[in-house]
Amino acid sequence: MQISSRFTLAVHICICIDTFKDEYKVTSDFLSGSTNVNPVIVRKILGQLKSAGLVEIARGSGGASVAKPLREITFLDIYKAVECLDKGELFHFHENPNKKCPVGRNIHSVLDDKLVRVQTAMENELSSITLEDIKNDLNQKL
Amino acid sequence: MQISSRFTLAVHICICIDTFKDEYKVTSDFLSGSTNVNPVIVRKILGQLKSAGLVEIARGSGGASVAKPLREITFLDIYKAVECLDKGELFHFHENPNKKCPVGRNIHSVLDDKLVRVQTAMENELSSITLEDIKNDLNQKL
DNA sequence: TATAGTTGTAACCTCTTTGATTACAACTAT
DNA sequence: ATAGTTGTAATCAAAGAGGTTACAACTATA
Repeated sequence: MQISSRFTLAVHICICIDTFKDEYKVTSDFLSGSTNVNPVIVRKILGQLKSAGLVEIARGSGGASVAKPLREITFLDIYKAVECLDKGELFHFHENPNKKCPVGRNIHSVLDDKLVRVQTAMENELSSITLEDIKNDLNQKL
Repeated sequence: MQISSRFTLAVHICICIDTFKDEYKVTSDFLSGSTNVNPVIVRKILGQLKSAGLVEIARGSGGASVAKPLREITFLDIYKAVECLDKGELFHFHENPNKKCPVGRNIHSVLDDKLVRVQTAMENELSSITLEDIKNDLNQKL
């Protein structure tokens, strides 16, 4: 299964908030316009980003802002904020290997550290990329 | 979304086939017993592993065998055999960013190389682990 | 203070994927 | 000829992704 589009969406949202912070009040409707994603979905993502301390949201008057310098927000921060992994694990293990079988009895403990290695490799790369990198690359294009 | 249990299941299956190759005819029913997964699902996974050239299956008489030395089969081989990723991409991009918005117009091209970096980091780690590693660790436990 | 624009959230919908299950034709060693 | 297997289709339930409508709660401001 692919990683859900909530991730790229969340990055898009953060970059948008920062890019237009001086020109517009960046509301869920505004972000819905840029992303072409339903405003309720945008608000859900914003809520998750807020819970992770990455953005701030003004109730009532409306509008979102980024909560820290872009260089301090990594892809991993965003990934963990919006991607719901069961127990934080990237790999879903088949539930009930047969304990009466020598392979079934041990497969979980034998595989676990390898799966962690793979997940860690991915998360390390995610944490090496910041929103500032994205903003810089975007500015190049503009 | 987590990576489906088909992956750990496929690894379990391969290790089982190799472990019991001299003692039993390893059929989908046998593997179903060790994994606690429905035999039709096992046959489906076996079919994917066969298409990838990782196992051989005897029609009629029944029984599966591993098609090459364990050290030549990596986690990446198995991952690619059983995990169905749209266009082989780990990340699902939100479909229609607004082209009239400077962010929406460029977000895809700005993010793409970063997403590839993450996917590559993960695949590199997957390709560094072989079924022989697993077999060795399992033998330690037995 | 009344209002208008927002946010937060619940409820419901559709689509897709996963995994289970039943059923059965095709195959092959014996 | 038979018994045990494989390959595959059809159907099912459960879960997750996204979309959509609706509305109460909130707050800046007129």
